[in-house]
Amino acid sequence: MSKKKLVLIDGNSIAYRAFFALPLLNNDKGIHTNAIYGFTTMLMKIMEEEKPTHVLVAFDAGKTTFRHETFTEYKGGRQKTPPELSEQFPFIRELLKAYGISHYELPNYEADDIIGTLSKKAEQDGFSVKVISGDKDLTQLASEHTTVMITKKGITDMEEYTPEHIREKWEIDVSQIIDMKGLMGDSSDNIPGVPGVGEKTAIKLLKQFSSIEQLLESIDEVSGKKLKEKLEENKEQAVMSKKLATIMTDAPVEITLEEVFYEGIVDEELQMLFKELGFQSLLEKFDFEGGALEELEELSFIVAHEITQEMLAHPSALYVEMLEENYMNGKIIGYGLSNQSGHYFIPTDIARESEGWQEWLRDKSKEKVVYDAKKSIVALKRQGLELNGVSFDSLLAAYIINPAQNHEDFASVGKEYGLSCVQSDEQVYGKGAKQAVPNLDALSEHVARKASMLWDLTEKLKTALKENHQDALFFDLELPLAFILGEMEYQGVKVDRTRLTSMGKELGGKLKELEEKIYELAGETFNINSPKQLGVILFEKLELPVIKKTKTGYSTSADVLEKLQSKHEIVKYILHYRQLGKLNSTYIEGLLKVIHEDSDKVHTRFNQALTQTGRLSSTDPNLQNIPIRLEEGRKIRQAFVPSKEGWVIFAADYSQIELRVLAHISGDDKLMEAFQQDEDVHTKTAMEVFSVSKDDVTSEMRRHAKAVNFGIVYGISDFGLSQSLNITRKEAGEFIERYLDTYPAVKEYMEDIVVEARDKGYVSTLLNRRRYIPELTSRNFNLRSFGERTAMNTPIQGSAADIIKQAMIDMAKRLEEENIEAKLLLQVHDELIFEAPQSEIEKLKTMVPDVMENAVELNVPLKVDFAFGPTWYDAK
DNA sequence: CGGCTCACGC
DNA sequence: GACGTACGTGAGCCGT
Repeated sequence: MSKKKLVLIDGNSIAYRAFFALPLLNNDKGIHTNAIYGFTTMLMKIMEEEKPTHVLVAFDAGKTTFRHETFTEYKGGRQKTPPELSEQFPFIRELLKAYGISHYELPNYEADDIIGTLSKKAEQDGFSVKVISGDKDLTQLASEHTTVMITKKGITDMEEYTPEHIREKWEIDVSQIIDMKGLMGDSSDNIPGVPGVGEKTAIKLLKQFSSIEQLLESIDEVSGKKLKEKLEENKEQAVMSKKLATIMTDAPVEITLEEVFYEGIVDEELQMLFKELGFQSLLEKFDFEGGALEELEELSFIVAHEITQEMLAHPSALYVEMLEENYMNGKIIGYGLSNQSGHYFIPTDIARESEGWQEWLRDKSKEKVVYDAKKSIVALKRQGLELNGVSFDSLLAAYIINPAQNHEDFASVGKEYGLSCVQSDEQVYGKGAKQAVPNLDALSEHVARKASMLWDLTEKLKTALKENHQDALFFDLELPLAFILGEMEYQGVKVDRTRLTSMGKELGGKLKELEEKIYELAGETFNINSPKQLGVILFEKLELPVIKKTKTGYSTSADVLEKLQSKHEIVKYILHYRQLGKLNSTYIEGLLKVIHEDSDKVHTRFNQALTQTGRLSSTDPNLQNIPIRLEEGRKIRQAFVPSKEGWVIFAADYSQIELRVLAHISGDDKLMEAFQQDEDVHTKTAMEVFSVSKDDVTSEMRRHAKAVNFGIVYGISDFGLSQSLNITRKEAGEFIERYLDTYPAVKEYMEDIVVEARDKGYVSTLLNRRRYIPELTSRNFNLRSFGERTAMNTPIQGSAADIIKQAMIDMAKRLEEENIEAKLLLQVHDELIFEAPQSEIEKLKTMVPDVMENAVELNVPLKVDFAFGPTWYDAK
């Protein structure tokens, strides 16, 4: 028999936690549901992860408990439970019932005491126990057989407290937690403790005296006059506080462990409850027996056996359906079509045989609205079919309206706009290894539904774009750009396979040598690629000092290793091994894997609807992170070559585009001056910040100034800056302050934009791209700070993204107008990479900077540098 | 298969 | 004083 496992949940604590962690959600009947929702997600996660045999949720029963006899003010000063939360408790009990989970409460005792009592009992009966709560007090129950999970942030993110973890974290024994609490007190429970003693002091005292009782006996040995006095004055209070903080393990609990056996979910009840509460996402997530999900409204559609003229109406909604996400390799499995004549599913073989269909696709005058224009066009082009007349892309429109939404799945996008007649792709096709095309009936219905919903969605999106004044951003920027990106992807980049292979061989040899050297110095062989094994070697066997720890062990990151270089010879070999290993696995082997056999080209896909700032991203392969900073890595670029004989690679990049954007939007005189006079902005910043003349700027000063500029551009915090410069956080904070004093209008911009963002809920870029920042109203300091940095940074990064996108569109136009053969291949955030016949280089040398520099007009000039050569490496 | 750590670019 | 700190993609490891 498998081991018995008991999960004990502190019901009140989790409900409170969920209530305050989530915004006040309402269902359609006006009932608040946030605590119920949070409780449910927590429960789902726990049940899935722990798969317990027994479960109990304990609740507090009423206001007074035995603890009030000891201390009448216990839990005094606590705010009343908000009615918005109270009203949710009956539903939580219903939820538990539907889940087949028992709950229990005991007059005069708290949930803690029930949990404490049952956990001890269960331990004796051979259970392993998990306790779930939001209250750290419960950690006192941790033992060899009991793990206590405390919610960290939100409600599903938990920290596991085992006795070992407690020793590591607080450097005290589990048994001393109550002493710690007795000394510190707890303001939320109104436990007084000893005034002036916090966590730090409590731990220090306990390390010396081990318990409150022993401490009070040997009170003369306490160092620090003040502290001693306080302790003496509050002797009784400390002892009482400890008593209050102690969880009972022998409360008169009447429920038995047999009774809390987990029965399993009652599907119907849970489904009904979710429906009543309006938990759409959970209804889907849940694999209800029989799959009897919410019934979709009926849709009559036709599976086309031939293509008729009537079907080819316009405008039409066209959904090009593929199974694989990578449309460079995947196949089209059918088309959904929806227009005034009806809704259709068109199987690929029917489409392939129809001249009329292909002609219709090609016809510019036949308007089509699609979901993911670029994907549709490229996928068809790979089949030799042309798609023209795309007048709307609901993927891009939805992204523009709210980039934070997940746009992977069409059904979920529809749902956001109140449309729900399509199942999620995962429901229809499954996922992972189990992914497959279903039978024709299911497939055709799914795809026809998509086309139908696409039509309705388009109307809604057009309205929303207009309301937001984002029509221009969509019609003049993103949609035209999609066509250009499609061309770039289809075109691909030629890769010199032999070159890569030989670099790989060379790397392999060097890696072998390094590996042997490392094993020799370590005195044993191990997996250098495993941070865990490497940590053991460095910090246990070789006893190097531990500089940083991660959640799971020692950190072995590059910045840590750099600090250890002087301590042991092995470190530099490991750093080098890492560097070469990365090159080999990601850039040599990884790249070789995605080269198309027939053409020797790689065809990256640019995701145009993903980043929160408006930048593009690149996958399969990612060509936006090819090494450049270190020479060894930079050589990878030698493998990227023009696709034709006599052609060259031409690369043009914006110089300091983000800082120029910042100068523009802040209107800061000094910063604008730097660019108007085309000065080195980092040196200029160093001059201003350190108040020295140009000749007195040291390389150290410039490096610091550069890091601050970098930090401003990427919206990093003082902590981030301190990390990158290896200085203290305080110093980093001072740097930022001095920077802002130097550029007062920048400071003003930073302050104003946060206020504006809080008022409006979002920030905007130059071309009216939006990013909503709900974090700004968070009560959590970190989240709020993150929101503030986002508010400052997004207009800068996002506007830069707007500008280069505009430049790409202008560039494509110029290339076509002037009949230039050169082709745009890649965009890497602030640079454009072309391939071109040698004969066109002279022309490009003036045209490309001209177009890029004039994509938009700012209060400061934009500046573009360029270079060209036989490989990407040489275009520097 | 998913989470974690690490490393590359801007 | 704690909190956990730019955005992406991808590789390998490791526990499930």
